[in-house]
Amino acid sequence: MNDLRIKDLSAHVGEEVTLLGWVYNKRSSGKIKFLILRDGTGYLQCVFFKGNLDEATFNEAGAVGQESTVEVTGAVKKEPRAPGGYELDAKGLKVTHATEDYPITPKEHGPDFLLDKRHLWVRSSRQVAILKVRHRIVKAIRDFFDERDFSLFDPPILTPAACEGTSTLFETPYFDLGNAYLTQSGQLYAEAGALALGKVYTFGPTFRAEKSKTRRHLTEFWMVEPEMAFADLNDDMDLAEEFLEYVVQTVLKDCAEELRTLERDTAKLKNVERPLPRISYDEAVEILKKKGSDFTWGDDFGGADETLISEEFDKPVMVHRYPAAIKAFYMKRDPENEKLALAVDVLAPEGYGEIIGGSQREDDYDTLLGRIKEHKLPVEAFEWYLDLRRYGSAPHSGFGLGLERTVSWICGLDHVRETIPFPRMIYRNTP
RNA sequence: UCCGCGAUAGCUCAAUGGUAGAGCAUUCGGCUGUUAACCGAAGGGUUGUAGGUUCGAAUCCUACUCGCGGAGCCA
Repeated sequence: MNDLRIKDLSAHVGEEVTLLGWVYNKRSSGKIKFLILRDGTGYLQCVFFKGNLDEATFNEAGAVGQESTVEVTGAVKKEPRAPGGYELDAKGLKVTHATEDYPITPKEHGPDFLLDKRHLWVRSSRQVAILKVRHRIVKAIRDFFDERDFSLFDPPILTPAACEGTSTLFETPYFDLGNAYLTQSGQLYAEAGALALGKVYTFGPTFRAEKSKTRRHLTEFWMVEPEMAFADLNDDMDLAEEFLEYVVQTVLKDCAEELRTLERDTAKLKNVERPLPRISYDEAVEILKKKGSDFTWGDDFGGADETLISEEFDKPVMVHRYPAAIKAFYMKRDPENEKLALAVDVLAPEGYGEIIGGSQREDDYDTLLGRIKEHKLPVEAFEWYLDLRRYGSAPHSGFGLGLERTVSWICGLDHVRETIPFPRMIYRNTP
């Protein structure tokens, strides 16, 4: 195996090297041919001069098709005219797999065509950049929690019933036990983890069978959900803002090249530093009214409302204390106003909408039992969850962050479908 | 489920009732520094499906299929 990669070439100027990769694009001009090689770590312009080569090699450099697999040998040169600043003065070319008629040409394509060819689309430079940013975000998320004594606590993906009782779930037969459902959230299980290990986080795929057809929705998406014992809503918000700052600043530091490829305006990301603004639901409603919206108190914010609110700030904004009626049954009520839930949503700037939803959880047994009954949920299915309030109950809080929405925001994309290798949407489950 | 928009060459699109076109891709030719290179030529079509109106339909009408955006729901 040849371990030399394009990203490391700056340390090999003047040396003759052999690189393995694929033909990304090529251009020719009479007695000189340019072949752009990609290997997953970068792009390298390989120059074939007719005078320096035997005729067969020169002709082959012109004939080789896009995405052919090749070995190129030549001397590394610093060259300001080349993309990336370095190029290869090619001496030899070995085509190990000749590709013809590669469907994704270096011109515009529509999203439907590209999604049909998603297994090939992931080779293009934009997609490579997005998926590298995704990887870095995932690592930053893990590092953040690992460094703060959170333990990874994996919840089940097959569950016996709806976690929150509202969403439509994917259903699958489960032996003699009736039906199982694909999880829509690991949170309830994370609460069990927090009361066992103190601080935990779940990180895995979740599923929603809602027929949502928007640029912010997938049916299968990844979510990270930290949960802390002995933490109230303020502690939860402290964690959320430190977390967002860490993730965004880490990506800015480590993914500058990728963000440049994506032409992301990073000025707006640099603002993501503590403290993040905290406003109450009431204050958010005031903002909407001031801007001429006919929003009525008690409703949940729609996508357009979220954009109006977030426009008031140059960084993510935390909106807390929502009407309890529009929030989940497990959220603790505000002791100062029983109509409000101790919930917080974080709205990303630039119209990216809700990226975090969290709350302090109801920790009183009788109150929680009452809520389950009010919501007409099957009490027996929640007996284990009620046990967490029977035995060693404690104030606890947490939140969930949607990975794809976060990647979409940080990369400045117009649709979450590009943030995951193989997106699952209401009318698409292939390739 | 509801509302709006769309489907024409491999891809992106033009052609508003009168001979179906361009750019890219492919093939061939030209060019010694290209940056989605450029210049010239060639091949490439049951206009999503089914029916209707008309002398004549890509174009007008009806139904269906598929896709896109949004609402609801949510991350």
